[in-house]
Amino acid sequence: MFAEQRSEKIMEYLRAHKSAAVEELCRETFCSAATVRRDLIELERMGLIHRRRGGATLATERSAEYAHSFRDMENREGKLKIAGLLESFLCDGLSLFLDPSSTVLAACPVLARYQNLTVVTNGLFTAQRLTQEALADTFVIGGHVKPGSASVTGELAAGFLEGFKADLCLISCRGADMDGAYEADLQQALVKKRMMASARMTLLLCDHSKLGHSYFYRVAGFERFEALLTDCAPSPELQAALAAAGSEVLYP
Amino acid sequence: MFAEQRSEKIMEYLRAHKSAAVEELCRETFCSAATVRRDLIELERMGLIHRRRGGATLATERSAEYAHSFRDMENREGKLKIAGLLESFLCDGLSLFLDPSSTVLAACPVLARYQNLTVVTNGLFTAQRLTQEALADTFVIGGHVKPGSASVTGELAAGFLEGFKADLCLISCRGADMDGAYEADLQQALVKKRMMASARMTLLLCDHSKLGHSYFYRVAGFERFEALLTDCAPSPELQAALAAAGSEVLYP
DNA sequence: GATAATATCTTCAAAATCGTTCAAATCTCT
DNA sequence: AGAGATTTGAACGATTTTGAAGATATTATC
Repeated sequence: MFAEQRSEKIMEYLRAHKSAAVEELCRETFCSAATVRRDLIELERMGLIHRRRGGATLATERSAEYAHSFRDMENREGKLKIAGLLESFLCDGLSLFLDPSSTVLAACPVLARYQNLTVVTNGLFTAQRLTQEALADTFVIGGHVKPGSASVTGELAAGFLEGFKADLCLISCRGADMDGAYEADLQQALVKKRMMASARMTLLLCDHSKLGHSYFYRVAGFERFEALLTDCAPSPELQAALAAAGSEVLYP
Repeated sequence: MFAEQRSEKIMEYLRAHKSAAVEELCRETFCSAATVRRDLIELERMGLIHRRRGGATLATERSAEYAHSFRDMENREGKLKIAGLLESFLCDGLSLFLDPSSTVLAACPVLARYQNLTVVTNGLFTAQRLTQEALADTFVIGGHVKPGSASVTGELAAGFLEGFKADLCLISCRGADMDGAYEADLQQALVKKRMMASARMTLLLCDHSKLGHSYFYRVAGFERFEALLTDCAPSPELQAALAAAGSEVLYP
């Protein structure tokens, strides 16, 4: 067996198992620990693996870190469908406000198809995702970080937005009924309202599980939204309310 | 099975059961209680679990991503040693500025031992870590996110700091020689300088690999630092320079 | 509040792993 | 086929990790 084949075999094994002990790899490749270690040193130099005492682990691709926040997402399928609906509103050079919701986070990958986008967001995950993948020139809103939510909220955050003006604002909400969109957290709502006020156009991204539920604070009525993007057809009453407010409804 | 795989097995078990006794984990991993405990200590330092008497419980889901950046960190051992040196400077109720460096990020777990801390940071990872584990009341600095670094920098960020005043500022640097601490990125340096200017006291956290190297922009001379915290004894020349500037040097 | 029971921490010797060196085996090129 | 280069496996000292035992700390019980 050539050295190259052996390295490939090691990589194959690692890709399948994520990590492997030196001893395991000896059995797998029918050669000595010294040889396996030399191969591992090479592979590490190439940046394909990380060597640890006792064995090695597959090097983490950048995007793998975000796999987690995606994998654990509620109704990911629905959110990806919603993301697909966004395309008709996007073009090169746009400036965007993005809220910190997972629905909007799931929409980030579609931004890759456009050039020279500028984004302002109060979502820490969203900011990281955008910059790590170089999807857009990104600004994060300063202010108080709401514990456990990775989002920046409150008066200070709303104030920070004063300097900015965007073409398009993408927000989700905690719930929506015939009278508009709701949030449970006032601080969060404050930022969203300010985003909407400073944006030329706002889209509401909202999967079906949110529809028909109202919460403590109403962020805005439908007349403030250009369109509602959702993953399956809303009830006829809701569609009527949206039509009355002059908003489009889009679903796959 | 080597250390990494064993830790992964423990995490798998914890993800399935939410919590586990040491004894359970011994059976699961075929090794002694001492080894399991050592692994648990390590996992706790990475922020993945909380240790309880008798075993451990899973920490918040999202911190798994933080752990990734922790695991692959350069010279993690050194950074943890530096974190240990911090204790003599901390107390309840403190307000802190934290920079976005991995060295400072590694120091976050020690904050868990204090109450009512307030933190202002321009590191997105740092902000997430602090809020996920409820280590401190956290504010994130608003401004431009430097691509690939998960840190907020530039004029806007420096300006945002104007409203804040902190008791203690923890910063790292790209390099340090006898004349002080350096950064390669001007935007980054700008924020650090502003942090230092608004803090009553500043500590420089810097592992040995940084010492003896200078970069494009000098952030500050040693007279501006209360102390240098590092992981092994600096060269005699550097120690002399620090002494001349009236700064302490701490190492394990 | 004192005592017993249990878990954790500390220390240390044994075991395992790693890097290095060197001779044997294999490959390459003439 | 044979000289030189490269790769491999074994041996050895250095380093790290492990498990056991005793000391210490924490919780439970009375």
